[in-house]
Amino acid sequence: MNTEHRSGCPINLSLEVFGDRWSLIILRDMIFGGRRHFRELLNGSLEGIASNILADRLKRLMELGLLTKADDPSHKQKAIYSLTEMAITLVPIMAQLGAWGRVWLPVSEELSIRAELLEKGGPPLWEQFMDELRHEHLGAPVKTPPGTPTVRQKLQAAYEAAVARKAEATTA
Amino acid sequence: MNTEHRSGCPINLSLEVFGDRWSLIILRDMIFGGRRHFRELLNGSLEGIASNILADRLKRLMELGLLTKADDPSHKQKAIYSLTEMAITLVPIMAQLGAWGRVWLPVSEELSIRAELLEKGGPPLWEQFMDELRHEHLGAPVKTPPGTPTVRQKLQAAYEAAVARKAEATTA
DNA sequence: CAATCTGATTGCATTTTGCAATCAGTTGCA
DNA sequence: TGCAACTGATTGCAAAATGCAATCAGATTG
Repeated sequence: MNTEHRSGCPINLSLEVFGDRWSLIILRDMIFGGRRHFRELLNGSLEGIASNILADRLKRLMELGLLTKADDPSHKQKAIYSLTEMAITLVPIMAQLGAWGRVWLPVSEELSIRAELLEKGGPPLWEQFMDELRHEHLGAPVKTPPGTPTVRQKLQAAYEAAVARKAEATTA
Repeated sequence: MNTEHRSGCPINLSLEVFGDRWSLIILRDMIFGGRRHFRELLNGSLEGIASNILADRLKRLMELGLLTKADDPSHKQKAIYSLTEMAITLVPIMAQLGAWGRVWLPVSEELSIRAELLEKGGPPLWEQFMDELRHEHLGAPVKTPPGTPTVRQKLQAAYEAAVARKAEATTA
């Protein structure tokens, strides 16, 4: 791991981690999209990342301690990528970035509904979501009562409802 | 302004604005360092930005609507850069970024004291700071009672105290 | 009137990026 | 058994971004 830094400023160091056009996109797809495999990240990406860039960034994120990689028992060549606690605690940053983008940038209705929900839920919802991610990626015990819909399920349902609304509006 | 976007996702669009190694550094120096002139940003930057990159990013940030430029009455060649409301509302993102970096990255004591204060102050302190920035950059009326120390003064005082502590520790 | 300061711009070598093509090993299916 | 499809990548190459040094012209200072 490269230990040369431009300065010890926290914002600068954070920028040295995310100051590119792809790293956060990959983490977004893992956190909100639940993607764990190379192909899922490659083909599922709305923005169309190239495979060499994806490979490079996955490697880099592992070196930085944001991801870990493990063999998938179902397929000898398949690897499963997991978020570390370091990556899971990015949820508040993602939420703030989404909230800011929703206000100031030309976001699309369907894609911003999740950001809106996350913003309205505030820190308590973020915490619940992070707990779910700790369960999925780190094997931590679930803290919510069984039967409770997960945050990701709620975000996904809201997204699908928005897509359905849009489809109805255009066909009607 | 380029209107081609990779997707309408708020996180992606935010990344299209800040997804580089310098834009947020410049905004950080303007927000927390109070810098308003080209030379201040060029020479005051800890990270050592090159003048052509600075010129390019200032132009880009103006096109994106994060900065405005005006003549400085004191010097016919001097330009004063001002933050727009769009840029001022980045304060919560900066605070979260600083908080995350403080936990996970090799930050230096002196440079992270401000992030710590901002984190501890939470949203109320962020709001006060944003009001001060609106006053400085947009000419909005001050909301705090006269005589109250400004947030930037408090951050600066804490920074200088940390530097002094460090100097004492090394000379003692 | 010379030195310095202002906000840049230019040229150039190096590095990073993005795209297309390709790779070898694994699996599913006929 | 054989072959196509799928796995996580790697390679070559052109284009773009970056960083550095030098330079610029106008404004101000001494």
